[in-house]
Amino acid sequence: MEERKNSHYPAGGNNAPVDENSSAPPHFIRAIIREDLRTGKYQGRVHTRFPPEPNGYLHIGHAKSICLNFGLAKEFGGKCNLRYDDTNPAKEDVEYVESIEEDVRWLGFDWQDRKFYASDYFEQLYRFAVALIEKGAAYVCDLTAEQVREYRGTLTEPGKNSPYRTRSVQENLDLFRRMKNGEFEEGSRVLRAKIDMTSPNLNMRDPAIYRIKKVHHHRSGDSWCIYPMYDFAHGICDSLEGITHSICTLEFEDHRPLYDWFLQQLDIYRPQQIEFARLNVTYTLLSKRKLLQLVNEGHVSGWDDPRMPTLAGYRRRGYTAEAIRNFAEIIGVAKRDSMVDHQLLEYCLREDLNKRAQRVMAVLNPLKVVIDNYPEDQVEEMEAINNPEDESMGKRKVPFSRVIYIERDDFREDPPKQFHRLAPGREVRLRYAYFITCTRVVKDEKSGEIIELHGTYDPASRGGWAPDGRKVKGTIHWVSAQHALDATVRLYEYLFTKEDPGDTEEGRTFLDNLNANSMLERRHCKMEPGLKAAKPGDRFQFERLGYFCVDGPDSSPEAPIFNRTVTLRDSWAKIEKKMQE
RNA sequence: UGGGGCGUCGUCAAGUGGUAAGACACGGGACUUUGGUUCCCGCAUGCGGAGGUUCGAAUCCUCCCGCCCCAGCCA
Repeated sequence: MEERKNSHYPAGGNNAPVDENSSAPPHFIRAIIREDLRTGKYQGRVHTRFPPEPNGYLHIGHAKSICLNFGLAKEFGGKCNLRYDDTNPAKEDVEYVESIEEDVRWLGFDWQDRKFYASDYFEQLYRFAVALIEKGAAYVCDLTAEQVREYRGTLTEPGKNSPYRTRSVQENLDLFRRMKNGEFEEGSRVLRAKIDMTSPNLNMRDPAIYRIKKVHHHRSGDSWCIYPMYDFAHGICDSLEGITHSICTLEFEDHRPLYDWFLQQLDIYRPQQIEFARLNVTYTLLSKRKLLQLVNEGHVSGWDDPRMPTLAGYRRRGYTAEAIRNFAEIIGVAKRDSMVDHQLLEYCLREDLNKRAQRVMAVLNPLKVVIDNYPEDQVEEMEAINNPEDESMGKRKVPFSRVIYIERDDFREDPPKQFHRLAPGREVRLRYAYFITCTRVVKDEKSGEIIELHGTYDPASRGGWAPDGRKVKGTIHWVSAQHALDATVRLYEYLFTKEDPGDTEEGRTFLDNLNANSMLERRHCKMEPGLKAAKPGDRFQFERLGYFCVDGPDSSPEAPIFNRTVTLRDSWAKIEKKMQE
C-alpha cells in the first residue's frame, strides 16, 4: 500500500551515500532518516520543507528550523522546499514573504525552483474538501463560534455532536459550494471534519477545515472567501509535494493524529510528521506576536533593529550567517524544552569573526594625550597587522603624530595594583607605535574632570619594542588626533533585563522587562582614517573593544555609524568586578 | 486531574544493559605588542525519586514526583 502510493515519486538514486563517519552530532531526527533510508521507506528519498507563515520576520528560532530542514536535505542528498503557509490572509503580507526569502538566502540555503505557497493549492484543497464531504467525512456546521466551543466539551469531559452533523451529503455539498460563492456571512458557517466528539484529543473533536473570511489574499486576491485551516492544508501540501519528513515543533504533536487522518481519508501519499523542541534563548523573546508588538509600539526601530532576535536584526547587527549556522548545529535537536544561553551564540559569533574581521583602532571615549617631546609637525606611518589570525590579510599604515586620543578607561589617576594601563608616571605601549610615559594630568579647575594628559615618548621604542629589553605590561590603542575619522558608534546590549523576558509577575508584561540601556549612542568617536572607506555591512574588530560593523540604513560617508556586534571577552572587567566584591 | 510529550553537570547535549562523550559557562595556570586569540588543568561515585530484575541499570519493569502542550472559525 505504502509502496504503491509512493511509487509516483522518483525512486532513490539522487541521494549521496550516507556518511556514517559524519562529524555531525547525532540526534533523533537523523536517526529516523537513517533508519528510513536503511529500510527503503521512501525509496531512498529525503524531502523536507521549511513552511513559514508570512506574518512576521524570521527569527533565530526559525534559523534552527531552516538549518535543520535544509541541512538534513543536503546531508542526505535530498531536497528541501520553501513553502509559505499562507492560509490566513488576515494576518499575512507580501512584505513578509520578501523578507523571508532574503533571510533564508542570507543564511546560505537555496530552494532552487521549489518555492511554493499553500495558496497555490487552494483549488486542489477545495476539491479534497469536497471529496471528504462526498464520503461523509465532513459536514457544514451552522453553530456559532461560541456554540462550537460549548459543544467541544472540556479537557476532562467529552464533547457532543453538532445538530448539523447528520446533514445529507447533498445538502453539505450545496452549502459548501455556497460558502465558496460568498453567499454566507463570515462566521456563520464552517466546514468540519466528522471525526469523534468524544476523543480525548481535542483536535479530533470535529475540527474546522474551512472558514469564511471575506478578506483579500496577498496572492489569490479576492477569488476566495473561504480559506482552509492549517491542519487540513498542511498535510495535503506535504503530500502533494512528496515530502518525506515533515518536521515541526512540539506543540503540533497532538495534531499528528489529525495530520494522518486527513491523508488516510483522502487516500493519498503520507509523509511522516516529526516534532522537535523549539528554540529558546536567554534574554530574548521568540514569539512573533510579541516581536510584532515591539515593532508596532515603537520599542525598537523595526524588525531589523540590531537588538531584535530576527535574522534581519542579527544581520544588521553584524552577525554572520556562518556563526548562526554553527550555533544551530551545536545546540542540537531534541524533544525537551530548553533555554539556550545567549553566550553560546556569542561564542559562535566571536569564533567566526576572530578569523575574518580586520583589526583596526578606534577610540570610543576619547582622552587627548599630548606627547611633549614629539616634534610638532611630524607624522609617521606606523605599520599595523590587519589580522594576526590570517597573514593573508596583510598590513596597513596608520598615521601617528604629537597629539593622540586614547580610551578614557585606559587611564587611571590612582590605579589599582593589577591595572597595567596608563597612570601618572607609568609607561605603556601604544600599539604598533611607541612607549609613552604620562608626566602630567590637566584637569578642569571647577569640575575636576580630566581634560588632557601630557607625556613623553621613547624614540627608541618605535614599533613597540625597547632596545634595552625593558617590558611594559600594558598595550593600549590610540588614534592620531589630526587624522582621526569622526564617527558615531551604537553600543548594544540585551533588549531585556531578564533571562526569560516572558516570565512576568502578576499584572506585568514582557515590556516591563525591557532594558532601558539596550542602546547607547556615542558620537564623536575617533577612528583611524582608513575607516573612511568602510561600506555598509563591513565588519571590523576595534582592537581591545569588540566587533563592529557599518550600519546599513543609517550610516553615510559623511556621518558614519558603526554598530557594536559583540564585545571581545574582557578578563580585565572580570578582575575589576571581583575587586569590587 | 482527559490526552499528548519531556526529565543526564549552572546551560545545551551524547549515551538504547558493560560501568557517565562533547560544547558553552565557570575556576585556575601558560603564552601574548589586543587583559583578544591559542594552549594546559579542574568541573555529574552519578543520570527526577523509590523499589525491583540482572554478574552488571542512565539504559529493562513497577510505583511516585515535577515540568511543558491542547478547550482559535491562528499557525
